[in-house]
Amino acid sequence: MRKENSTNAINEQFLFQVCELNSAISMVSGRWKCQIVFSISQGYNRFHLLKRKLPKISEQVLGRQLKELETHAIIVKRELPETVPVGIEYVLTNKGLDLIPILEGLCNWGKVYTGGKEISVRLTS
Amino acid sequence: MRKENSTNAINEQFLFQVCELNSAISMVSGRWKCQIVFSISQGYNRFHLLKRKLPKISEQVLGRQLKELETHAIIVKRELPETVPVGIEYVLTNKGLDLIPILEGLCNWGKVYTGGKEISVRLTS
DNA sequence: CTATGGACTAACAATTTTGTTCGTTATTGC
DNA sequence: GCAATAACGAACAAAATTGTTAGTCCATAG
Repeated sequence: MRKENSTNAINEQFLFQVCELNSAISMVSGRWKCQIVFSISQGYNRFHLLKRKLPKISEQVLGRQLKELETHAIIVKRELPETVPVGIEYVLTNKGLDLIPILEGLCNWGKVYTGGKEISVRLTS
Repeated sequence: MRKENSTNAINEQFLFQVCELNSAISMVSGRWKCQIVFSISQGYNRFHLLKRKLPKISEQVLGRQLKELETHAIIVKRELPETVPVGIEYVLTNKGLDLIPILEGLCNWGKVYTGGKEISVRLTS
């Protein structure tokens, strides 16, 4: 799926070395990822709950996104005891928890500049 | 280039309505975008300066990314007076300036969790 | 015994993003 | 006159992401 030596992959690596910002961005960009993290933090922490919250996502895509978030150590799976069959819960790691305020900041930024059509520049002279 | 009625495009719109977070993310994700914004804020505010700072980017790709940042009103072009031929400078709008601290936060988050392999979860019980 | 809910995975196709090739305008340096 | 620098645009190709189809396993409800 990933070509190790494509220009694209090389450029990605290059950017990762320029600044951690770029690796951070790459972990949170993706169609559903941020929204999933946010939803988990709001208590929609199980597969079926997420499915209900985001009706347009397909189960397959949801599963994939969850797995990616797991490999980036933003969430972890946890088996719920006393459930038959074993229920599974998604929990934010510290890494994931620390991401929340940043996402809130981004969200706010988005709200302030909705539409984003008005251009304003602070004058320096 | 964009299919208006693809599932992908529809899902994108859906997410935009769920939360501004998603539109915010879509404005900053993209191979070079964040790094360009950051570099402009550091004073690499002209086409050739950016090219030199990010040697791996091609001129065409750079041009495209700059245009996208412009349509999102994160930067604006400005003609430098007293230059022949007209020199062009890129300036962060207020929207762009307000983005910087958020990007710094993300960058920091990236630095704290480098590698991102250690999984730690705060215990609630 | 069939249907339903929960939690997925693999393989493939559609769409989107990223990079490449070629070309433009205009000016200064040699 | 010829090359180089600055600042791009269009069209096309390669690669990556996103969505779809099909199917798994287990357990409880009816």
